[in-house]
Amino acid sequence: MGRSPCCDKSKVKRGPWSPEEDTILRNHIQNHGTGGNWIALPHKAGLKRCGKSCRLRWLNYLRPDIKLGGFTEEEDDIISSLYVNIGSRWSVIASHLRGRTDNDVKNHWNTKLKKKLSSSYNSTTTTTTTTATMTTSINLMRCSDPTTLLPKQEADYYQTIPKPIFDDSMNVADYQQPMMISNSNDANFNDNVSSFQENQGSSPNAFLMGNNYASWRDNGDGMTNSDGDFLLEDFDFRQVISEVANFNHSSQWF
DNA sequence: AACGCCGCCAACCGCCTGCAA
DNA sequence: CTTGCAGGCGGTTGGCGGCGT
Repeated sequence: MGRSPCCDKSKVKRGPWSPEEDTILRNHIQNHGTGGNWIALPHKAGLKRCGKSCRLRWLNYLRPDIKLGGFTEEEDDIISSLYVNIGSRWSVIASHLRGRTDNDVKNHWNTKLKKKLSSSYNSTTTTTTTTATMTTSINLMRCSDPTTLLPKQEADYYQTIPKPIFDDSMNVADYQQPMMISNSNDANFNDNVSSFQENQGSSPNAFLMGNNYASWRDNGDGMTNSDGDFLLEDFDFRQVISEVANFNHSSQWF
């Protein structure tokens, strides 16, 4: 036996909302709140709509703090990084973007970001790029099929791999802040980077912390530390990517 | 101008979860 | 502990507008 529907679909209006309906819903919520009961709200407000439909309309469109307009490069970066790490948990991803809804983020991913990231993976021929593109490329390095973005199951698998952390003071790079700028003035950090170099023969500019993230800064001209000093003026990000990918699959670093 | 295709996005559907009775 | 309900969530759909032919 299936679940009973939340409302009688033959008695409620469906489809696009009219400006009048928007006004009624907005005024009712602003004057009375939701009352903690979306199912009863349309009746109280005088709307012939399903409670779920009212909730969706309010959350995704009428809420006063909704951010309209296109997504910024920074938002794209956050979305793609989070997607690779936690999968299609749109509400969680949206919670990291002020004024964006899960529906917004989901639509943006499905219509634009997915294609954008796939194309950036297929064109790794430049030697300098933006941080967003570099993050994307690293994420896609983990895919067995380059045309397919990381599914949640695989993302979950990578979450189970032990992750190296340089020291407590640097353990601030988590999925909420994926593009941490490295603290290269930290003595421990420099020691660890040196150790990393000696053990692996790799560039000090690529490393991981907390949740699988490479940490660096790219101002478009090269990589810098947190003070803006150049670490490497002419780096090849493809090398960085491969180092990070190798590093990511190891649990024997420090 | 008419038509078809395609991308975007608002809205719906149905499952899952949490909670109260 | 079980049951039923409402909210929350992610997947999917369908209408609309822009664009090319």
